[in-house]
Amino acid sequence: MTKRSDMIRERLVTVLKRENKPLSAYDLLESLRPEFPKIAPPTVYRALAKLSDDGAVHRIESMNAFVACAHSAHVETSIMSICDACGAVEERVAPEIIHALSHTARESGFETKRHVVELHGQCADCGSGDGHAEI
Amino acid sequence: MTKRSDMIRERLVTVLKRENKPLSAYDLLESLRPEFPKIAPPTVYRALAKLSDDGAVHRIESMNAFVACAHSAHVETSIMSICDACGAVEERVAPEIIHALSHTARESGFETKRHVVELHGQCADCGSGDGHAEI
DNA sequence: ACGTCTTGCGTTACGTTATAACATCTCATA
DNA sequence: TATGAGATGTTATAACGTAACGCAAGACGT
Repeated sequence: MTKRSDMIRERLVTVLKRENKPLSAYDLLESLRPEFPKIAPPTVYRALAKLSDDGAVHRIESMNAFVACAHSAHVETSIMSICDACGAVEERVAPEIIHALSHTARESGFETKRHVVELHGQCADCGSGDGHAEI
Repeated sequence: MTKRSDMIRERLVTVLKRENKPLSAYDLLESLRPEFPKIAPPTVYRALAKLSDDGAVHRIESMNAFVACAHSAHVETSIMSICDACGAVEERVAPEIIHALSHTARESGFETKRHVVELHGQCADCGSGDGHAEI
């Protein structure tokens, strides 16, 4: 039936993929306004929650922002490397490190349900050139 | 000279240590109001920024909240285990895992400056008893 | 078909988190 | 004392997030 909410989710992913950097819920709200003039925050947050559940987008906790999943949607934890100079995010999976985290926590009886692993620094492009973004 | 800002920082650490769980900047603001009736958000945020720089408190990015450093203040990255049932936070250091994270990022030329590593789940107390907090 | 129940979605309104910008104070130094 | 730099206080507002309510569309028994 192609509901409005389906279109909104689709649009969100499109925008996130095109921008390829973290966008806040309100950035996304604005980017959808031309197509959906009356859209309100809860609609965007609900769409993001579903996409996030499905693994199609990931939330960057340390930025209160969202990125498109760089792989096909998945549920394993990603390690996010965020370039503070140019904003680019690289998403990697390294199951053995995630496992090591769970393991070390379990030593004190802690059962991990969700991992948040975010690295801030400088990407190859920004680092090599001496600290400035150079697109 | 014991400036007001020194007293505020001291008080913040005291409150955080006493509560031993993540508190938002506004929770902290309220807890300081009896002693500092006219205190405003920027004052609290500035105090927290300094304490955070000094390693005396840590910010939990995934909760927008702050905890006292469980060790003596330090600068190495901690791994924070946050019990979603009772709110308790356990702070561990595991330099080899942090190093592995930096290392894996460096493989694509990313130079890590700051690590955010937060685990959500259930602590030993809440897990053993079958999923509910039991203080 | 008719009621009515549930579920999802839109919308309003508000709560929470964070900071920009400017005012004022304090202290060092001449 | 004058003055300038840096720290702190204050006002105002921006940015992020959600509770709660209401309506509409499909599901289901009769």
